[in-house]
Amino acid sequence: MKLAFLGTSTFACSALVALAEAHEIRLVVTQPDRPVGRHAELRPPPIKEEAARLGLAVYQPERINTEAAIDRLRTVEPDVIVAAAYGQLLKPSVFTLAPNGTINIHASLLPAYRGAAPVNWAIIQGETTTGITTFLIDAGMDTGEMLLTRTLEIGPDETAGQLEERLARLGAEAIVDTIAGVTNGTLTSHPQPEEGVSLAPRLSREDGRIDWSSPAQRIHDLVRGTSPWPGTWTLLEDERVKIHRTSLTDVASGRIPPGQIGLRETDRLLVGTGDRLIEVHEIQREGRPRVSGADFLHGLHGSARFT
RNA sequence: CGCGGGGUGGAGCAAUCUGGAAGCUCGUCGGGCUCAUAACCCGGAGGUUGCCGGUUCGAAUCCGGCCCCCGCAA
Repeated sequence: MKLAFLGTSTFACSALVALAEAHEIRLVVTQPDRPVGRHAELRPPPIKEEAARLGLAVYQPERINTEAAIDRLRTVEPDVIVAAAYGQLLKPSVFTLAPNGTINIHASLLPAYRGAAPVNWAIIQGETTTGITTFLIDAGMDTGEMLLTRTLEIGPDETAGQLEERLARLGAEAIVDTIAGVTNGTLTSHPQPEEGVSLAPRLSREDGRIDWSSPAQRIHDLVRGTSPWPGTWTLLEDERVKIHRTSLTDVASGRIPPGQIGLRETDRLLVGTGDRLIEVHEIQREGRPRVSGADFLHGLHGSARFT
């Protein structure tokens, strides 16, 4: 099949590689290079570099829904368009352009977690199962008819970054199978269930603020679900401190109030929550590299309570 | 030139504003206590305070330049 691929982040890379083996990818569409980092250096999206390795043509329109961009897509005469973590909503004139439509690889079991950050939100909400859904893009946000689903167990300490990596590989398999199924007629689409809809909007840094009065499990899920980005943070006096990695304990907080650091003599950074103590393994103060819980305690002089 | 914090014995930090004998919590080495110990007590080793230059009787501290790390914003 001749196809066009729309994608931007690393999540889409596995799929691009897998598709390139089985099909003729005539054009890779990705976001323009963006200024990133402390000095705002221009950086190409991961998909652009992957496409370069594969020797594929790359197109980086500022907006995909313009006539110029649509013309460019049309000239490659794709049989089907595949989209994965592209970053722009498609107008009908784009997703109906190819005879077989536009298939999206979404990292959740639709209709749950529609939106930009399904992997993060699944973990934050404490899910133990998630998966991949391929579906035909329509005018809504991840609302199109479903083609194929694959499920995956979420590990109890797994981070969003780790889970996304596994989902990317699963997504690559799923999209290859989906296209095969659509091509030979063994796979047909069906509407999403009306029950079980939920949204997974893009995360902001504010979403990473820790509420120490929550149960330890919820805090742990937030830390995992926002790792590596945007991460969680809390206040120590007026200083912003990032919490990178935690684990649960079965010790009740008891007299230790939420956010309070307890049991310092053990060299473990144990913090009170709404129910049990939570252990912090990696933590980072403003302007400093991340350190272990023990090292953090060694350098701690004044206050010993997070808020 | 987007805003800002930081580089101090092996680790994490203090002292920097208000120049004047480099400190704390650990680690490490030796000794002691103990049935024993990751606990406790005593003692020791280990630093050209990121690099270069300047000011000064004297610089971790003040001034200038360079290198590296990080937070925010995007």
